[in-house]
Amino acid sequence: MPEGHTIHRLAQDCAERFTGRALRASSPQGKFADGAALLDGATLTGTEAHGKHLFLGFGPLGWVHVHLGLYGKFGFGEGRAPAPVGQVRLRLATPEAAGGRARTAARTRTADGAGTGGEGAAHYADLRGPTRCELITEPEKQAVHDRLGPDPLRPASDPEAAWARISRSRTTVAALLMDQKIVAGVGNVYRAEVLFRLGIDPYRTGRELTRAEWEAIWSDLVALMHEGVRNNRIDTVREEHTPEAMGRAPRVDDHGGEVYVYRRAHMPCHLCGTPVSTAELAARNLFWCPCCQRR
DNA sequence: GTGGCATGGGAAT
DNA sequence: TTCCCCTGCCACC
Repeated sequence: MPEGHTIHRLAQDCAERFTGRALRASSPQGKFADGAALLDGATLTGTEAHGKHLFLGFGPLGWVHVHLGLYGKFGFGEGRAPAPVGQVRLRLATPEAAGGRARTAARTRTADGAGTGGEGAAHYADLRGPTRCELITEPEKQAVHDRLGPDPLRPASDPEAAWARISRSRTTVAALLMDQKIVAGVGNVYRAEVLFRLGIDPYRTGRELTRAEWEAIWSDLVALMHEGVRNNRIDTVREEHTPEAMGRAPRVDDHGGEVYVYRRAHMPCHLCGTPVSTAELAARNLFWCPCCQRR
């Protein structure tokens, strides 16, 4: 669910299905009715993700800015779209899925571009429960980028910008990693797991971290989060620590991925057997192994 | 059926 | 810091 990898995957999935196609847009419950009316018939020109923010580009109409928050979901379907179930803030559909042609040719803003999803393929996507779904201008989009830190999933990201702030901070590294102004896209799972993987005590302050430790955190995040986009879930356990390799029972819960400490409070650490610790930090639950994370 | 909890974040205090 | 948004899943009536 929604840490940065989810959003980057959504940007890819939307682009594959919808780029270059004139789409039907609707807001069945009316919470985004004005925006959907403007978008109906427009062509998706591109998608982008920065941290947990998703941007769907519609040429001169601007961008749909989506933030899933804690509950939001983007669900895809193929074929003829059924009547929406529950609260659907925004539905995007190809004409084939919507059961009709795009409203007017005049709203089709790009002349080139058949979608990679294949001309005529029927796809739809339902957005429910987002914290944010709004139509914004290019400058407004830029303002969102400006208040976000470097994102391990964006190729042009500069980890130096994060280090400049971290290395001066008296805040704990656990809190710094969750601060989207400092690093964009890391959520509660990745923060707990990356600190475990590097053996770093989550209560160390930013200024106590060495540059080498920060570089290790960043490169581990880049690798873990790319893996997350690829698999569409968070797996952080190294090959030698998988259930198969260690002969332990696989994890069963709603996330699916294998992790070291996230939501494993009081359970034995996979590496040393010490009960995993938990504490509330900045209104979120932190998990760590007090034995393995002493650096 | 009910209540608690969750990978987030912004506004209010 | 606390509240609120408002979805889905689970444990526990």
